[in-house]
Amino acid sequence: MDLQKEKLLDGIGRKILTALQENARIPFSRLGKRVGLSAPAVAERVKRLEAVGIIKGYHARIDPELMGRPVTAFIQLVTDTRYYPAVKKLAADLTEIQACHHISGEAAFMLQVRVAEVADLEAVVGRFSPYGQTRTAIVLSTTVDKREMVSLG
Amino acid sequence: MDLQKEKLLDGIGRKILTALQENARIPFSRLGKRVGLSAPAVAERVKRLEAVGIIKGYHARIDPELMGRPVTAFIQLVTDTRYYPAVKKLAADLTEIQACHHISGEAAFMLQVRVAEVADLEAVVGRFSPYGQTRTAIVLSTTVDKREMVSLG
DNA sequence: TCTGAAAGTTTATGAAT
DNA sequence: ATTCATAAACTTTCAGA
Repeated sequence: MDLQKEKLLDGIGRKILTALQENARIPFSRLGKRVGLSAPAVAERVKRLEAVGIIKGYHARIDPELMGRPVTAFIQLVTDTRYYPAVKKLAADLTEIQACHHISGEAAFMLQVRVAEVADLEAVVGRFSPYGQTRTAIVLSTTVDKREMVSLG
Repeated sequence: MDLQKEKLLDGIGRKILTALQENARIPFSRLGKRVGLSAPAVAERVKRLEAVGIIKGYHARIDPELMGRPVTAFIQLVTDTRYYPAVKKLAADLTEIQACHHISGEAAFMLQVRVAEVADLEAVVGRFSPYGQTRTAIVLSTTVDKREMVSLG
């Protein structure tokens, strides 16, 4: 399983991953030309990259602003160990929560939130404040967003 | 442009977006069956969703752990207005930086970082510390990650 | 991994709603 | 203006090598 992985991540494999991160819908025929392989060969490679779990999925990226969710914020939560399960469950259940990380440091959780208006943050914060102290930072602008790009140095 | 947008986001449009967020490589024929349209009709819809900018792209999701970048961290940077341009440029240039947000509150920037080892964080922090005071939180576990899913309530 | 053929998908066209 | 049905072009998949 690990030997396979090594073989898959040669120059061609990394080129394949780079191309599919840029455009998940590129036809195998064009992808093959780009990486120097025939279409069936590249299809086989991609299937194996999926099988070993390196490629976890293919997703359309939607503009959140056009979908009516323009506001992003981070909420940090200082809380006690006994509330961890409840916090995790709440984060999983709320559609406004984009990500929930358990982190080192004073705050136990870092939540990433997306809402329609700044005012909506109040309601989200209100759901977590019973478990501890919250600190909210509203995102004013995002200058870098490579989160779906894993760099393949 | 805005009237078009409204039409595109009817029940069928939202179903299309949901399906493409789950699986960007679903064939139009199957997508059509799922949303109750013929393959050419659904292809036409998708093309228009791309044209108005609602669909911004299609991307393969890669497992960062299997690619040798298992460590995520958040770095907050308390800094002065005059350093903003330099910080933004540095964040854009470093491959370790996944996201750079300008935020409200004491810290001006929230950086999301991905590295191979905890020790590598030191080097990244070192690049930003000339501009101000940093506060680093290492991600111990991620319990929710819906960042690429825009909820279409 | 490749070539070549079979199956399936996308795209273009013209008609129907 | 949008959708559908059909056909042509292309892509994927399955052989055999």
